[in-house]
Amino acid sequence: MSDDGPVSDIENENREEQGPASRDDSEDGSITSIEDEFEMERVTVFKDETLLHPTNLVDEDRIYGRDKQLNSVIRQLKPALDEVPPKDMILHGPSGTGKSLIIGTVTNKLVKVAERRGYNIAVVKLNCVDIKTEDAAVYNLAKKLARELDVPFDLARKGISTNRKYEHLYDLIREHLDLTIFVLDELDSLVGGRRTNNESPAYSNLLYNLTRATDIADLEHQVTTAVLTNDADSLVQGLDSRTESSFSPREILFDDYDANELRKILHRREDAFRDDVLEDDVIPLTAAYAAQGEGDARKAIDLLHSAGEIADDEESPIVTEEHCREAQTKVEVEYSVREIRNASIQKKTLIFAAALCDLYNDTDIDGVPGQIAHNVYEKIAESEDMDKRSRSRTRVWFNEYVTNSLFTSETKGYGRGKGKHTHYYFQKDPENIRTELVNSDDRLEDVHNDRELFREIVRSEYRWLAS
DNA sequence: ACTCCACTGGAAATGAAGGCAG
DNA sequence: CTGCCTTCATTTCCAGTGGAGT
Repeated sequence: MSDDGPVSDIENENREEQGPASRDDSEDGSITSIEDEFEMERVTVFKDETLLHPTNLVDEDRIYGRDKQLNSVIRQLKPALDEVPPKDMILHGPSGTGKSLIIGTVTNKLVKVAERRGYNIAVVKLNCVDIKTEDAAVYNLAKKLARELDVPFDLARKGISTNRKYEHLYDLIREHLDLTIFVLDELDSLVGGRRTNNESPAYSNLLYNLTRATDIADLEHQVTTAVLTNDADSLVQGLDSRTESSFSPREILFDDYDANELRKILHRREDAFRDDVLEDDVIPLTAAYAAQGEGDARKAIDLLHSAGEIADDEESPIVTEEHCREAQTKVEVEYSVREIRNASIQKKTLIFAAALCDLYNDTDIDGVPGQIAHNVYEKIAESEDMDKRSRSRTRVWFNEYVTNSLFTSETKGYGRGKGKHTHYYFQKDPENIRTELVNSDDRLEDVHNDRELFREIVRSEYRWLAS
């Protein structure tokens, strides 16, 4: 790649050449007037930014490279229009390969066509990432369905058995609909609520109840499910035999995009930008960056979006390669801190403690032993006068983050008087994570300002274990 | 080879928040 | 109001483990 010099020269040139709104803060850095600022036309490289919004469903002609999958899904759902219940589906493949895009677009159209024929179909989509138990899943499905149907929803969240929540859900279907399609995104993360290891995961029960609704609740084949997952094999493995016999889905595989396909995908969203604001290399470069990862189209689009935003921030009239490079690092950081951002303060504190452990450790112990992280967590909680959770609780949190792949873990024995420890290894840059956490909460910022103290706390914990 | 200790991991218990029926 | 139900987050309890010391 070329060095920075010429690139920034070009940038400056362009800015002076076109810069219609070169702001009047030149003289002494003061802004002329706030009203003037508002009156001034907004400078942006975007024409229709919503095209780059990740959850926004786009027209079918913007879908690229998924013809096979698109046709399978259509073929699968088509019988619904002849009042023949469609079979269940499982769409699997890595994230950002178009699973929810395809199912979303196809079901949208299906509902429209069905409406014209006077046939009532509802689609209820549930992302299971933040849902912990079967009970919560049923509750949310019922709530979403009620909203979809525009009927009042008066089901209590607690104090009512899961069975009754199912009944409520089935009642809604029975009363209002000919067919309901449940789209269960990332279903494999719905494992919680297990009492013992012998019991099957929550999603197994959920699938059982949804697929057997016809028998259980006397519905007439009015329910079909579409499961979206990264890993179909492990999901199917978690099913108990009962569910396995009632849930026999048609599998549709979504594989990675290569750089070439990503480029085409991005070109189809090009009109999110004004004409001619994208430098020629921007799209190929963005596609290449995204292809280096997992061929994730969502990430590619995020990168392009972010490059545009950076250009706007700099009030640059065009999007340059340099903006792409900046976007690359920005999005990388963004992705690594995302699951932490809306964690509770308790969890944040624990992750923060773990990050401090990783960063301050000066022994040759690898990773972060859970017990040490917990001790540091307690110290932080004490110094900020916060509630503390027990070791067994923080262990559960650690394990959650292992399944989220923020950490990997490994246990090591330290022998007499030291016990065995589970070590957690950051899979994302702990420095970024610390920065994110420091900015997100005042209490953690306090701790950060007191870093000498906590550095010593971390070190003495490690030294004890290392000696 | 055996001992012993602190930690692990999983089950059971507890408690909070909420709801229902009589 | 009372008694009994639900879910869910959390704590308490305890057998199991791994490897340094003896």
